[in-house]
Amino acid sequence: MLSLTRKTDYALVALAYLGQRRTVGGDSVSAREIADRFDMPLPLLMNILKELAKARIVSSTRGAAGGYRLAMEPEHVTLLEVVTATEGPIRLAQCCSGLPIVGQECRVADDCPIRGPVRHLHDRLSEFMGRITLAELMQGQEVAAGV
Amino acid sequence: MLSLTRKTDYALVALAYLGQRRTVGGDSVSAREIADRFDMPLPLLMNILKELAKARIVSSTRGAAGGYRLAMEPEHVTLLEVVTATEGPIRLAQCCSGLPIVGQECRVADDCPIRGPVRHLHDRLSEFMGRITLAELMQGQEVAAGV
DNA sequence: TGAATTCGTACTGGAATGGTGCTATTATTG
DNA sequence: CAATAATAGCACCATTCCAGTACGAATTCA
Repeated sequence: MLSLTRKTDYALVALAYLGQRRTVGGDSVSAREIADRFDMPLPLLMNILKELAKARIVSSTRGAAGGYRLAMEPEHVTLLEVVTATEGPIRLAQCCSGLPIVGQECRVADDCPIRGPVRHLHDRLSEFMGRITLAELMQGQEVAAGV
Repeated sequence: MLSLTRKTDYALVALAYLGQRRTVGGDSVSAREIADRFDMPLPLLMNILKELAKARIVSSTRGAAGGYRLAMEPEHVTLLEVVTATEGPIRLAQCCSGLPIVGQECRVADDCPIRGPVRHLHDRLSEFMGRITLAELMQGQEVAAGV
């Protein structure tokens, strides 16, 4: 349906909170605190934060008083990275990703009259999302123009 | 997963074919012909064309020698219209559509720190897709810049 | 030791997607 | 008029994906 998943929504909210609470070097914030603050289901948020940690967007410390913090300055976290971490690589259509197609091949395949343009569209969209930063999302400022 | 559905893929291919075969005033092209030409599942394509007809993107004539043709010049068919017809209204996040939210409300709701920016993002995306035309997709030319 | 936390992995219910089937209606053709 | 070819409008099914849950292990601090 061309939408972001709720996981990405939660991820963005959590990241915005982390960025606001303290920047890169600061204290850790526990998943529980974030979940309480925004009324998110805790186990789900934990899964999401794990994925963000795997993608090196946040860094984590275990144990009591542990938690998460941004691994980068908000200016360097892009929407593309976040979406990729929570939803996997984006692909406007199956044929867009350079990666091997796992499921069934596109039936239209090499005869496809719109493959080129759709790929181009996909590239523009990726590039656009790669230019949106967490800092912009946090500040509520106008996002950069141009896809 | 931020992707177009396969229905939209098929729709675009079919529309490009219709536009190429003959423009607005011309003969009808049957669903069967398109399905054969691109090796698509016929019943599915028929459903898709029905939806496109409901959205007034194509017009149809019944009966033998009937079929579909573009209801508008390719320059006036936008990607947004096609996607909306096949997938329903786009919404980057639930809170983006002005429409009433059907399922469960967003739990973050009015406390959401990123709602504003995400809505703005959504608007930009819609506007962008509203500027991509079928003519551009057919010609394989560079799509218009700017989201 | 115990409490609080992340890590890894696996599972589940519900919704959406991809695809099919059937019947009615409309139009052309012989 | 009858047969055929096509769309229209349903209703339906299977599989996949999403959202959320569960649980045990590892880690850190008090």
